[in-house]
Amino acid sequence: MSQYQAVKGTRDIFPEEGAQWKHVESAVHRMASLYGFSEVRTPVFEYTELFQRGIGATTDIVGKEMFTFQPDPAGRSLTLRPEMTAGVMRAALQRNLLSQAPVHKLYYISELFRKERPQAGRQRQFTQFGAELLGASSPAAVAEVVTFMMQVFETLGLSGLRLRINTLGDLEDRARYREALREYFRPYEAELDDSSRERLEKNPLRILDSKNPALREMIAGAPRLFDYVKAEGVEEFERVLRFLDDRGIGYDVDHLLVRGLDYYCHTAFEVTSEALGAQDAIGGGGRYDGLSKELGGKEMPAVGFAVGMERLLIAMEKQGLFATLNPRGPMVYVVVQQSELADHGMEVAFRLRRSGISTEIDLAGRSMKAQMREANRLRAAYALFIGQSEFETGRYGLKNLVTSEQTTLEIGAIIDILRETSVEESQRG
RNA sequence: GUGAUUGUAGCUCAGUUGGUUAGAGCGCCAGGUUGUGGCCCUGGAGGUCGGGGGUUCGAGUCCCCUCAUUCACCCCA
Repeated sequence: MSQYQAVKGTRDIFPEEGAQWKHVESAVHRMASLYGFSEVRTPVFEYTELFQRGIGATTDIVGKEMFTFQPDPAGRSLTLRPEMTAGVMRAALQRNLLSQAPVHKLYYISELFRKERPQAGRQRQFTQFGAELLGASSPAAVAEVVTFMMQVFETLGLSGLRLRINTLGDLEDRARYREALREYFRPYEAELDDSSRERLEKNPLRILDSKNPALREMIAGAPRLFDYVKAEGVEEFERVLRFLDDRGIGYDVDHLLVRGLDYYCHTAFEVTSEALGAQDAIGGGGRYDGLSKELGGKEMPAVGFAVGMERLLIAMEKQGLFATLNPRGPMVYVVVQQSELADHGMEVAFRLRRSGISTEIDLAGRSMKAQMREANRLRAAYALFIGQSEFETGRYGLKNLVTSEQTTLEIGAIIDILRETSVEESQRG
């Protein structure tokens, strides 16, 4: 083992797995363009206050999971982004996007950083793809975002998903509900676990999604957030549900679903996969109408979601969705008989490549047998032989490595054959 | 941050109550075929047994410390 290894919670992706990433990423890009979302890229780090403001100072992310550093002792504190929404919102406000057009639909595939203890489906550097719809958060806007997300899962062939959805009401609703919850739980204070007791003051809503079975009964008897949401909020929520019904998207209304980030309001949702372990949330999101103002901007309705790429990949692997993902080898492998012919081999290889034919050639001066083994390992479709006589006559041996048939042809004819095969292969997908 | 788990070859793993030069399969390299892959046969390279300390005549095996891994809690994607 080498002296150095990847930092805790980070990992390397080698070509085999890289093909899986590419497959998923291209599905995301394709779906984004179908739904009219454009890609946005923001810096990997931001001023620390942005996250403290945006995500909320009492959240776990800000409280204990951020990679924060200060490059200049006299300068400002910086933080590796632990999520994307705050940064995207900052960028939108900085550019004054909404003065250019009232609605913007953005998406991203980006790396994030959280200083948590790694476990299955959780790393310190991880990747999310997500969308932020800025300037609207109507039921139609919510449905647009949820549908986009669910359709990505669908095209990838993922099954065993569960979409849970809830409404958190507006700030006022939640303030009233928070008080009601405190009143409800206070008599039980002694029976609560440590973290729940702490939340009682800070953020009692989070007691609701505690996994502690001992609290289950107590939580079941708690007042419902839904009952504190104003009539218009309820009506909007019902319209969201109707939109989903119309699209044939199944969901469960879960009155206990409370998202961990402070900026969510009204509709919130989460998707879990039965193919995952304890960390089974594969995606989540909701409305965050208040975030813009929190960051010093104007009122701006907004709704978005984020999906964990690593978790998505794990779930897909578990369900065998990569089984058919065979990497295609080069069209042709140029084999030279002896090292004196290597230069000529390179010349032929470059000519083939210029003609649009994927070509490989030995760069290590290995024996012919080794070259052939390599061609086979790479799954090259053809081998092109260059020996002394071929060099002299300009007619090369072309061997089909699947059928083992071999012919002798001039380079022009070879290019024609290989090009035709390339076209057929790309049409097959 | 807490708990548990596991560290032996590139990978997956054997290694008996501590006892010779630490093994297998796969992979890799070479030869069998001095101009031709896959299958087969033969050979080869590759290991500070995670690291440090201790017990012992002797430690991959026992003890302590440490680092790392994995899973779970918390929370999230």
